[in-house]
Amino acid sequence: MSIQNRRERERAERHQLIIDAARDLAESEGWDAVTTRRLAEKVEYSQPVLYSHFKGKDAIVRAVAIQGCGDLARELRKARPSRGESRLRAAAEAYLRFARERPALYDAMFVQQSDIPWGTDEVPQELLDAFGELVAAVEPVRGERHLEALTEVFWTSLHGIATLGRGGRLRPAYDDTRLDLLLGALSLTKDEHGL
Amino acid sequence: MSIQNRRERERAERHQLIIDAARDLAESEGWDAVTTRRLAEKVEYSQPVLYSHFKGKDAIVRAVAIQGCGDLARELRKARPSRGESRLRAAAEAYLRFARERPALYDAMFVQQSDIPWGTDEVPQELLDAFGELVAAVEPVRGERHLEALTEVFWTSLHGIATLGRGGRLRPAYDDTRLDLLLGALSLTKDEHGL
DNA sequence: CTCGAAAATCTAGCACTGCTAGACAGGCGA
DNA sequence: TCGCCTGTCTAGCAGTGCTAGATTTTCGAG
Repeated sequence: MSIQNRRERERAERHQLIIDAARDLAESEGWDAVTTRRLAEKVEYSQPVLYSHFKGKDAIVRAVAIQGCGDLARELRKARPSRGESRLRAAAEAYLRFARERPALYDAMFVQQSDIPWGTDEVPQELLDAFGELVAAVEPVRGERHLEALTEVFWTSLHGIATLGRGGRLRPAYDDTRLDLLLGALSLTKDEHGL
Repeated sequence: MSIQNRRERERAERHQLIIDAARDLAESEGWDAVTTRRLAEKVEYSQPVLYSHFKGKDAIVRAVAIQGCGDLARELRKARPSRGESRLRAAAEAYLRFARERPALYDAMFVQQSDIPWGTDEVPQELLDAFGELVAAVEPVRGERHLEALTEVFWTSLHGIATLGRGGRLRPAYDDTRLDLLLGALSLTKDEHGL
């Protein structure tokens, strides 16, 4: 029984080892460098071992993506506004920083379309956590507006800035102005406040 | 001289034939189906012919993307607001329709990072045209705000909705509300109008 | 301690990818 | 008609994700 447990524990450790290795490789050399051969070499096992843990390469990327959602949720949670800064702005800056500093991870999460069950079905808890943080940041400026839909607007805008910004499709000179405009637009003006 | 011209003309036609074939294949079966072999078969030439026109597969995708920008510009140009509809809304709906109906083309343009020189360098005219249409749509609600930066906010928001929406990362039930909220936020409230 | 079944792992290979060197063809001017 | 040059093709390379079958390791029964 105990040895059975040890087996399972070792197996779980190796499972995580593979995910970590894939993420490290992707973050240091890009997803193109994450081949099953290089990954196998990195974890010091042969390729078929990878397939005993994951159905295929896609499944590995998916696992990395889901854990990445957890990372993002943590970053957002610990992003508290400094004096005079709105919570919305603190969240926006934390989100954009995450996307900027961990582009490969961000890609796996939100750019590459891997059929993670985001739909009603069985959304990973990590993503719900991250979205929940965004909801909390939006809530103060909500007014009478639909909270979740408004959060989706916030999220999609940040996502658009993050993905178009990288690759130089946006003018870096406008980075600050652009974010100011977005936050200003999403925030209610005074007369709408009690509406 | 004339036969030289004919040669060049035939070559240009074949150039376009390759681009069209790549786009058609991508739009009907996805970019994964666009292999150099299948593409060569479709244009009824051998693979090396492709490489005499384009430096590599990436260059072909890039050509498709640039022409796609032209298509988008045209769609936006002919999107005129119906009675009582704002120009901003007409543009937003046209943009989202384009992204929804031609996902593969949209991917080549704005999702896959292909080092198209968007940066100051030598941005393709087609993209400038498309952006110009967005600028024109934003102008009426500009107020005192920075026009180009505001247009970038508009664009990034639409892009975020388009890319996250596909793949089911957003709740389809909120589609209308979400767009309403975005347009409402970007539009000026009355008291800001003359500011 | 030894054996044999079962579990775990590896080797070697498939079909595919983007890409290219070298063989081959056709039309052109001399 | 010849030789050249441009254009095209055949065949192949190194790499990909993935897997069948051989091989090793593990571990309890005798």
